[in-house]
Amino acid sequence: MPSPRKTGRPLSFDKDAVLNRAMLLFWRHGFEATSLADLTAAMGVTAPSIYAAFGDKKRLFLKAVERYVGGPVTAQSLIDDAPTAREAARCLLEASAIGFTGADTPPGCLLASSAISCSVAAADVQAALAGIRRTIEAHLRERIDQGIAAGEMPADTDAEALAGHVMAVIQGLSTLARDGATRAKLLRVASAAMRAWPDGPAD
Amino acid sequence: MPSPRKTGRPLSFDKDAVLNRAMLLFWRHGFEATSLADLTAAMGVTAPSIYAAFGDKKRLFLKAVERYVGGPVTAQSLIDDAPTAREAARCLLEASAIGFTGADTPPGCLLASSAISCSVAAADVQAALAGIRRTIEAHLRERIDQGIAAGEMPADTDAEALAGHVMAVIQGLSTLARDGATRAKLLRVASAAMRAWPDGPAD
DNA sequence: CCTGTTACATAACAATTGATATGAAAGATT
DNA sequence: AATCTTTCATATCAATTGTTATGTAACAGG
Repeated sequence: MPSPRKTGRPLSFDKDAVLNRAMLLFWRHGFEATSLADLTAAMGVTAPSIYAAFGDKKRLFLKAVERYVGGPVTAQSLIDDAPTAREAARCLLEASAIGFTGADTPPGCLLASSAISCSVAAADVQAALAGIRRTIEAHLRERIDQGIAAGEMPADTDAEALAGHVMAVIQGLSTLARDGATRAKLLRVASAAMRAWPDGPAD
Repeated sequence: MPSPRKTGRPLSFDKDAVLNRAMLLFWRHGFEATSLADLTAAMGVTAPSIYAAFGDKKRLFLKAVERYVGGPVTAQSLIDDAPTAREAARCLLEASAIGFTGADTPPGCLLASSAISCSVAAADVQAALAGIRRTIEAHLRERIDQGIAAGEMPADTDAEALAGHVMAVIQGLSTLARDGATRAKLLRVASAAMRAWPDGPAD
């Protein structure tokens, strides 16, 4: 960004705070089910201001997604900072169980629920989320491959299936949370899923 | 039903075949993203005929769901017919992996993808699907409890977490299929998930 | 051949969808 | 204070949403 602001009428709202409210709405109701009327009501900003500040609805959604995945602790950082591939998977699952049952956030995962099924007009945003999911899965898979190479797990371990399993459970945790499951249950499910890991029990 | 038909102009379309096309549309695009215009085009039936034959859009969707879950082999029957709880879980996962990657059906699961996120106006159909999911999970959980009582698994087995894990993986398999995963991969993921089961390896 | 009943196609309904045109207002710079 | 740039609020746009009124057509029973 060249300069924060120079001339003209200043923005009357906090752009980040407003984007955060939009994210919460998309998180709860998904991309297509969230209307501009819903957004203007929740954001406290009129439609023309939204379009001036964020572009059209798709761009606003994608920026909300960026905000969602771009927090201080990301899936990538969790994977990278874990001492072993197994710990990476465990942290990922635990963080999901906790993040999907926040007290002041919608249940479930924005990436897993906001654009699962949509019209052909929104196929591109669906594909964008699918790309993020695949990127996380590929990253985890690489971490597993490293673990195999490091001797953490048997050489014949199916890294792709293992990464896919973790991703599948995360998606499923999102739906369970959305269906009303408690954080305690999600943590137990995550723990049960970790029993699928090669070498030893859950904890 | 008292009688199949008595008087008046007969239906010009096969009700079951038309409902099947509606189901496929809902399966692929979900409840809210499937418009009446989409339905009339795919079903080859005008809107008034749809309303006369099936009621409004919600009732049509719920009948499509009935058709989806009411096939010859249901989740319930898979669970009941399995010799052990472990086999019930394995069959459920395998059938999901296969059913979510059919050549002439949309990828994923209708129950898992067609009403994950929706507007408040469709909260009831969302709740209806959640109820079906919970029913399946409860049924599996009971089967696991029976297995524990029969000595198939350790007495301290967490049946709820185990059932939740299977359900979570099924939901996740749906998303993986939707994101383009092949049947072979889904089967390997299902196999990996079964390693979480108490007692012994996958197969 | 009537008559009653049902389903048909056409057209239209109010409401909502995402997205703008328009002119007034607010601040910085000169 | 005059000017410039940007944002504001109001109103509105065409298009689509789910749904239905209306008149005609098709079949069964008398």
